[in-house]
Amino acid sequence: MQDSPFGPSYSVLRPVRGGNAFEETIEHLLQTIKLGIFAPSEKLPPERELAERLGVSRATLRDALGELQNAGYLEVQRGRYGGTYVSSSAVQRPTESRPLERAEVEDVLLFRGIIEPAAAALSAKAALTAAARQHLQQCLSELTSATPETYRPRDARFHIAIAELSGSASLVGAVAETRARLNDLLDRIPRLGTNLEHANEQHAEIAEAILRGDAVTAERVTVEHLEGTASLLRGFLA
Amino acid sequence: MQDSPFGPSYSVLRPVRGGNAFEETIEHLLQTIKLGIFAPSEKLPPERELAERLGVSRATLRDALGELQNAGYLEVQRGRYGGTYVSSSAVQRPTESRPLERAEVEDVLLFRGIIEPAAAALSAKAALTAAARQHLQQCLSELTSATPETYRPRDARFHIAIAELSGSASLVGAVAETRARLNDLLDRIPRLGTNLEHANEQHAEIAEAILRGDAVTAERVTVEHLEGTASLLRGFLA
DNA sequence: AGCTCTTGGACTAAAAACAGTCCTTTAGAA
DNA sequence: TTCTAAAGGACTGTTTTTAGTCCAAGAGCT
Repeated sequence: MQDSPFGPSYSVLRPVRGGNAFEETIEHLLQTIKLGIFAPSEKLPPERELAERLGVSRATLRDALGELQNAGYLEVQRGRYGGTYVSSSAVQRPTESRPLERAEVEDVLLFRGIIEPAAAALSAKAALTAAARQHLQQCLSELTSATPETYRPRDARFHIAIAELSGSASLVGAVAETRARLNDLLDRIPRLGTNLEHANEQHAEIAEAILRGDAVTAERVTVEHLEGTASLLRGFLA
Repeated sequence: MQDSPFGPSYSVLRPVRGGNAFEETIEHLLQTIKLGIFAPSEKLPPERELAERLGVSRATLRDALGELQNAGYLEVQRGRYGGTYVSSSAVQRPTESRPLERAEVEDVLLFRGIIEPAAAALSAKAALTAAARQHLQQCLSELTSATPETYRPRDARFHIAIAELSGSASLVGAVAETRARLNDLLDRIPRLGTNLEHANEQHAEIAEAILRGDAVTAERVTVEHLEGTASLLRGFLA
């Protein structure tokens, strides 16, 4: 959409990869931490397994882990039953202050506005196993009891959990990726006192709707829920 | 969603990259050709520019181009005003016959069922420039006059054009990628006599709805339109 | 105390990918 | 005809990434 607006659709001629393996690995790990996929004090898989999962050599993975370690995100214990742990100390945001770009903000909000409500509706329609139901409820209760510090990763985890219930791998990937981009944007604006109570009411309502198979409500409340973050971000575009 | 269904959300611990740069570049170029982004006899950007766009070194790009060249997809002319051209001879599908996997099929259809209708609705709501309107109409007329051989790439091009109108880069990327996955699936089933007339009616209806700003109709017809391909593919799942 | 097994730590040689430079071709302009 | 500039073609040296191997730590078991 940028330079030569139409014609040979240049929007598809984008970079095939996001950077070198080292950078991508750091980025990816940082995302999983910030998204709360691995909660503080939780242990990461062993290096050999993690390297294989990420499709990267162990040497490269170790470079990335080392970087994250001396940036304070990870702690390492050697020996049997040792491993790499997510730092329990609150991960301090380095107050990144690149300015918000309108196009980037709108793109993220728009895409999110499509896939998250769809994920909620689909999950409500899906046949949920007992384990799935329990997983959702656990994510919800962890989120409900979150403090302003722990809120964001648990929020991400909850919304990703919803996508997981839908049973679509693509959807999970899209939601997780979009959340990560959203978090990057949120990192660039001052932290305001979010209305946690209101958000939690909506979260509960969404979870209930999904569990009782009410797709319409699940979708509607999700849309409403997203509007909060959307107007917050748009407010800083000025 | 695969091994350890929930808990530390392993769905996000996926490979950070799809393969080595060489393979990814081939894959990507092949997609743009199969999607009809570059129509037969059309000229690709010069190697230096293309390499930069794809975020890959010229050496790697050239390896990939060479491979595609002696696979018959590309033709090269040296000298000033020369360049790399998409073979005008119909690209013969090598009749790939890996079997369809139910999970893959359902995942693609489901994700597509989310983003394409959303793209149509958004485009209908968007303020379209004259160039944008014309681009859509041109893609439509090219599609309408397509033969069974040229139908699929033009179809992809039309649907990607719709995503482009929405103005969201993420959406364009998602639609293009999903179309490519869909084409891979379609390559694995025998070509049937598609009901081109019916599809073309729907295409025209979608385009009209978008141009007159009727989001509801654009979305509804898109959903109906997708059902054709969906049931075709599902029919081969046995 | 000693053993054992899982895990992080360190090194090497080979392969992949890169940036940079120069050569060759060739249509059109001078 | 000659020159020029834009394109593909080819080579070189460097950096990144990899696979593979071995070492070191250390919790828990015998």
